[in-house]
Amino acid sequence: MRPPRANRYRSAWAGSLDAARAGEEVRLAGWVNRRRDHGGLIFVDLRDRTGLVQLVLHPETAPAAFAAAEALRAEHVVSVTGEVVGRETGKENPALVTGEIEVAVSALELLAAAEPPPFPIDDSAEVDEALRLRERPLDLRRPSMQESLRVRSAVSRAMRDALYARDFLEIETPILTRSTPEGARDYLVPARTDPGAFYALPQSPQLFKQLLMVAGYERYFQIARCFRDEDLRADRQPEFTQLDVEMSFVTEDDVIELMEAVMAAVFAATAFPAPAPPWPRLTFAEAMARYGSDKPDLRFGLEIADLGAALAGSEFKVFSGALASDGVVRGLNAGAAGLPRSALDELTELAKGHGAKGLVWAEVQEDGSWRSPVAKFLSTEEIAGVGETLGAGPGDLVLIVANAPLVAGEALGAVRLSLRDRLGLLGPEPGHSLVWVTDFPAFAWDAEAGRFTAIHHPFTAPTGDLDDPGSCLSRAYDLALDGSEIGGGSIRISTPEVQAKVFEVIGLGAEEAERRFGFLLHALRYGAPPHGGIAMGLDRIAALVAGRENIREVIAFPKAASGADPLTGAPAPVDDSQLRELGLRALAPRPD
RNA sequence: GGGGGCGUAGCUCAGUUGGUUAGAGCGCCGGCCUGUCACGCCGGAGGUCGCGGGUUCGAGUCCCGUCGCUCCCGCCA
Repeated sequence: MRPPRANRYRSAWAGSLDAARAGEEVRLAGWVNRRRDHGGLIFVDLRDRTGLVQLVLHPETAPAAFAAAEALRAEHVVSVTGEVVGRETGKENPALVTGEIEVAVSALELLAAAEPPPFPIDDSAEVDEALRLRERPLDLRRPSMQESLRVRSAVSRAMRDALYARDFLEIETPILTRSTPEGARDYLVPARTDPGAFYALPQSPQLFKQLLMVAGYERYFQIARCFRDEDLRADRQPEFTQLDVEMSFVTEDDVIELMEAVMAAVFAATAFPAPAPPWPRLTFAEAMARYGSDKPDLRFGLEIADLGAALAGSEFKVFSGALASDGVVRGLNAGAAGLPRSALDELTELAKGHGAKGLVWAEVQEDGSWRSPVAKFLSTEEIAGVGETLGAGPGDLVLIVANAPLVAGEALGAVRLSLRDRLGLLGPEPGHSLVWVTDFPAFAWDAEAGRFTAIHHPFTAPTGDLDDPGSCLSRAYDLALDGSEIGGGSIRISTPEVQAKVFEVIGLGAEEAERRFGFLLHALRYGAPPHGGIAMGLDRIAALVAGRENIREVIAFPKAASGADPLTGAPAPVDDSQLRELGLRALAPRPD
């Protein structure tokens, strides 16, 4: 790292010093990481953004600096002048990048004292997260957080560089915009200039980027903040960041290939050992059938197989009933699991939690027969057929679900992931998997609402007959990394007729569609190019690349799981005068 | 909205079957120390056992409620 231009306090970075600079006089500035006072000799580890260097203070050569150093405490801020000196043989510290040298201090200025920090500014303890978030400025001093935010910065830089190199324009879109309630709950901002009316914070720049395509910009991107007022998770914050991309005159392949190049650049920049593109593509139907997930983890096998053929004539009502009513019987071979009965019960509960009526288990015996609660209902041929389909031999555990295709898929998908963790199927060096999932269904029937809803969003181009919405697919694609969805996009609808028809399919009357999305329909009438794009979850990508368990670890100032910000205390009440100005009144006192 | 886990010193934790004055390491304060780098040695301070109620002769420990943090389901076009 190059030293910065000299300033009043510092001429060199602590972490940049090495034996080549021995004899040089430098000025350093930073925090006291640790002080070791030997009475007649004081060592101070000075920390700045780049690392640590040991300062040494001698009472004879620099009595004033020595006296000042006696009063130093952890996290005091100092500026020092001194000479870089090579350490004598045997006095080096191989654990320190700068361990070949130290700085013999001639002058020391205390820039700021510090109270003792409430937790150690290192990575030695797993400190309670509530405290960490309340004391975030101190938490962010810790090496692991510095590393996290460096990784995040490297991710967004690699994205920007890759897209600028391909003639993309970075364009900002509004944060104060219009509510389009169709997806998540909106965050609303009352409008002072129009009492009773509200702005909404964007759930994504979706419509604006489409309008930019209509406007002829052809290649747009933005690292955009998005807002969704829904409950949090380890991988969900109420405000989050996505790499938002849109292109004109493209097909699915163009967007996918572009994003493979961008993500490969991200992985290269962060030394993340991802496989090189192109990455495999599965249709949604395939992904659900083989892995029971629309974001499959391909780092391990345990594929799900269809047992319909092997069980076609079965007398067992659970199987025959499912097969007779457009359902499926699917199963997987958990291998020589040796799972205790309690684990099987837990897996059964897991499957039930995902809609299955139960989970059939069977252990294949030496002679090929099954030890299973359902063995007596199945013929020898059926048992043999299932074994053959699943490649299950003696000692293997077979797990089977019979239900509607999506339910059976999701239940077995959950069982598959649970087995991954229970059986340690990833191994010590699991590597990484990336996979595109394509050809999603376009619409899902919402029984409660009595209408179809768009599975991706209502601007996604459908394929098939819109008069039979349930059969339509969409030109959408998601990217999954190690079983996490990290991005998704689609080719969009670019004609007003199709867009209007899709609004109709999802039960949006022409009048309401005009009121909410009139500006889009209107723009589409003036010559919209075929266009499509994608949005990549920057927080999730940064967390996965940095090896962090949750996205709060790669966000400088995240919200807690309650949605509150422990640092600032937001959300917080406001003065009545502020409410009056906005034409608002609280319906009830805040319940405390 | 629902379910699980956690909450003891500034931090990380231990605390047996409900039983004497609630402990350890680190940190903090004072003293000593000229080659340490998690410096060392000696001494000291520091507790609303999250909060409220209950059971009991007696509660950190058992019960009920509640708050906070967290994970999951719902939700997230």
